[in-house]
Amino acid sequence: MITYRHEVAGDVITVRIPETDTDLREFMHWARSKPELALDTETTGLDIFRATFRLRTVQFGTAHEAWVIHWERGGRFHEAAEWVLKHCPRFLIHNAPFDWLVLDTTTPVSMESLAPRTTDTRIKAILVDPRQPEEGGVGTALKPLSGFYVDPSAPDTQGDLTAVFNSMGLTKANGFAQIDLRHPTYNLYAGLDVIYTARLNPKLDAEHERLGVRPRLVDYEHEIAYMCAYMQRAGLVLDLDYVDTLRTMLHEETAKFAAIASMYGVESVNSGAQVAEALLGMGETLTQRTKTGNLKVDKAVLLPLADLDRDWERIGAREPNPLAEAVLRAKRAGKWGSTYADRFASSVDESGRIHPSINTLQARTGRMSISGDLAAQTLPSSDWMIRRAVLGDAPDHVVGSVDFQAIEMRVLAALAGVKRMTEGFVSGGDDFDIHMYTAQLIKGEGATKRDRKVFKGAGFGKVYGGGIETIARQTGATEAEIARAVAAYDRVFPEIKRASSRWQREARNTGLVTVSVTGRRLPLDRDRTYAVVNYQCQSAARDVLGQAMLNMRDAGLLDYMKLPIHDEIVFSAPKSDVKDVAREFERCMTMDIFGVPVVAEAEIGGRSWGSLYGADI
DNA sequence: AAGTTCACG
DNA sequence: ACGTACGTGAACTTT
Repeated sequence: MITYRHEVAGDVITVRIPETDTDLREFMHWARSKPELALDTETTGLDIFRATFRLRTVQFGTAHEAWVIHWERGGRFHEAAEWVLKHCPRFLIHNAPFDWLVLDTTTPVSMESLAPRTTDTRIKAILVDPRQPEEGGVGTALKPLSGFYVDPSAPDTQGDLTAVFNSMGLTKANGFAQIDLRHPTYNLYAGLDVIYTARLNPKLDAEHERLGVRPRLVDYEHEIAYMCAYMQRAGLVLDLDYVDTLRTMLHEETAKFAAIASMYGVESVNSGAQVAEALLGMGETLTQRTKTGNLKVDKAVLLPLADLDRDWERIGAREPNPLAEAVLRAKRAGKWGSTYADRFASSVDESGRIHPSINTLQARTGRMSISGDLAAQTLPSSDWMIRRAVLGDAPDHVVGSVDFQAIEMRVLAALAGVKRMTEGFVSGGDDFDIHMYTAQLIKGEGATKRDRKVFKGAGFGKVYGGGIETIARQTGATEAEIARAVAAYDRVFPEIKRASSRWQREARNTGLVTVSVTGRRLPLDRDRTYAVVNYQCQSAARDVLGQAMLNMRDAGLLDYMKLPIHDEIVFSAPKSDVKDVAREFERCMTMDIFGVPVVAEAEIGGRSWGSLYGADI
């Protein structure tokens, strides 16, 4: 047995590394009596679904003692770790979805077995304060949390290990795979992480008690985390032949338009300075500036120069500038090629799937994000080309999606008690259009599609906290027109301003934290408390989706669920059952919040996700 | 590492 | 005192 001692918050703690069968029996004997253990893993990397991925150690710990089990050594080490993984009643894990998926793929202990026994200290910490250190929060990683709650002198176990790797000629990328399994720092830090996790948990419980964080909210977040890890494990099937074609096509298109740009002296279309200089040299005038004072040459600037509207259609207002158009096309093809098509190819696993990480509490507002293999929430929707690469789960499956109708406006009506908006949602039928309804409230029955667009902009402006100038720029209407629309909007829906003032006042009285309808704590930035309306609506909308996801799991739909996209669930189902499945999804997303009906509509596509955006399969 | 741009809801 | 579009992930260039 190798034993290390270390000081944590004034206590001497012990890290044990069993080497013999006797040591392992002692470990099991120690673990047997523990009702709860902190749990962590060390692995060769983060690419869980790659064939090269391996589990190296499994660590178990209490506030005073940690055991580092060298899984890599096989045999009795497996048996001992497995026995404790199967028999310990509860585990504390910091960022549990990662370790669930690691253990699920590398040991016989499934995520299904672990998840119901897990408390995730990262979830608890985020429910206290979701902010990263850059945003003025403690942070949500184990290191800053340990430093704040447990021991100010807690080492940066990850950062220090990187230094150890570097001193051995290894890198952050290959160090975790190649460092000697018996390296003292590696083992000590592996042990310390579970000790910090064990000590963090009661501190977070005390914070929850002090701040009134609801236990029901904590449980709910664990359920959501499990469902998202389940989706991540299943992954998305790719059409690999199509991915090849797509990459070739986009790379050719990038090269073609980059060549045109180079004839005008632009060597790199992604260099704003080069593009600006060349355009000025062609006699164009550029007026917009970036935050740091450079000339702005983004899409919004270039499209008019190329005589193209927002949908890339010819306007006919001027002679198109050929450089502006070439830069636009080269940049779009380049981004689609590298960010989407190349990522598909480089991330695909042996079974032809990608496994994007679903981060269940990523945003300040609790919103989820998707990262890793693919930022699946941000695939182009103006064109089917990229989504066409994603297929249903099996040859007999089709892809569908079911999304809420105007969820943030409905949530706004409910939370702010907006009387006439609520009346609209209550009396409107399945095809109710809140923006047209608003236009008609103000302009009368003769409201036009253009009026609808203006009031839609005014509505979003309200929710997002935008000013006249920004809303005008976004909608393309004049500032005078927007000013009138916003004033009219405030007259028909006066409750929004009142709710904003009330929420801001309450937040100022409680340390600049606004509490969402589900009890989520949302810290505001001091200089933009107006964002409280957006925070309240975005956060509540996220929890409406979260509740719908629980309904889906209860209805047995988890195996059909592929991705959560803010107000939408993408699913895959056998073609023969898809109509029933789609109806079930709609049912799970239909609910009532404070008298405002929430409704969802499913769309059934074909073999690929692109079919929902116009692709023919 | 910071800045800019662009993809989404 | 006044007014502020919100939330993300990723690639690429420049510093």
